[in-house]
Amino acid sequence: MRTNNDHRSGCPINLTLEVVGDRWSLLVIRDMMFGNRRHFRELLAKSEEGIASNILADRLKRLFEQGIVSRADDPSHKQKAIYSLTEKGIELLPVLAQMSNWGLKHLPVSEELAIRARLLREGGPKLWAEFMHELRATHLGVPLPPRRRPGQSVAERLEAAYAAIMTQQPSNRAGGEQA
Amino acid sequence: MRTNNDHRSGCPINLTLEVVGDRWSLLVIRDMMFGNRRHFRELLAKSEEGIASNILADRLKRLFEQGIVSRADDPSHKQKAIYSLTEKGIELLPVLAQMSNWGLKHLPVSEELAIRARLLREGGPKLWAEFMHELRATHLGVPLPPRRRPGQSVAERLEAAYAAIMTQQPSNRAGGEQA
DNA sequence: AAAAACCGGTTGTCCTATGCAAGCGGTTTT
DNA sequence: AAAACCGCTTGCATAGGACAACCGGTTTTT
Repeated sequence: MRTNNDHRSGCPINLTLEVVGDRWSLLVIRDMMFGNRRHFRELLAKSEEGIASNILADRLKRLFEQGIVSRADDPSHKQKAIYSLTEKGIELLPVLAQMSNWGLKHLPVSEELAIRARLLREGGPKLWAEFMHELRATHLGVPLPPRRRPGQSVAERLEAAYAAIMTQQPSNRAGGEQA
Repeated sequence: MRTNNDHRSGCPINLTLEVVGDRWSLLVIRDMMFGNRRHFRELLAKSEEGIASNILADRLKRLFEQGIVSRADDPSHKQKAIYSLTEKGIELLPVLAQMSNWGLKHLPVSEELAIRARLLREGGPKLWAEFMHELRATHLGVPLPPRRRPGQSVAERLEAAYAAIMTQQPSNRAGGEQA
């Protein structure tokens, strides 16, 4: 059933849209990537957009079937499942980064969330690659490469930037900015 | 109504998904970009995936309202409308390019469509920028920059690559390839 | 030991979005 | 004068998403 060739077309963009071209899949992946949400309830409750539990369950199942996330039992809790990104999932980062860039420039992004988008934009593909290495460490258990890193990890820098703005007044919205 | 702030969240990725996060919008944009489809019937009939006319009409309306495409009367035909990409629309190219990359690597892309994806991948952001300049010329009427170009335009190269493979046997499908 | 909270989901219901085929009034081509 | 073409619209059936309530089991708190 799943291995059927019932695709609308063999175009790479279309095939990608058939997998993640809906309103929720990429948000789940975003939360796993940038928010390090690894449990069902975490993804459910801390979702900025308020995903419904049946939708989340369905998306996790589909992403699992597509080999984009993996699922493992949490040894510390018999009922807990740990969701991880696979290499295939990690490699969606450039797609998310470009969407983030475009949204930052053209849509009314809230200030507290814009800061991370700017960091990602300024860092460019080099920063993305560094972050992907970190994701391979946290999600795949791959040891980090030698890394002659100047300071914190990318994850820490993103977190710090977000925390910094959140100490100030919340919900300061801005329109799309010009590069 | 349309200017309401009724967004699920101010996250740039979410906002982008609210605009183009469905199964058709980006395909319409893709066809306008890479296929130079500018008329309704063209987008309808030459759609690789077979979009329905009501969906196409709805998407064009929404993309117009979002400022991603513009609409003009065709002087040669009273009933014809010419759809063009705006700057905002043209700047979706990097998003499409990354999706193309990801699909090429991880999904069963058909060989005849893979060739263009590879060209886009090999060219990288530099080629994307060049193509975006061409799009500004054809869609916005902006004259092309000086351009010290080595050979054909990007559009011509993409077209030539596609034509080359289409002279051979059709529907030769391949699985995802490794970078 | 009992109660409460938490675990990953499932079920049912309602509503919207999508898919499909047919058709519309008008314009242009044959 | 007929046929083809123009950008859509309409009606209908199905698929997907939103919402709330709930499930059996596990762990933590009292």
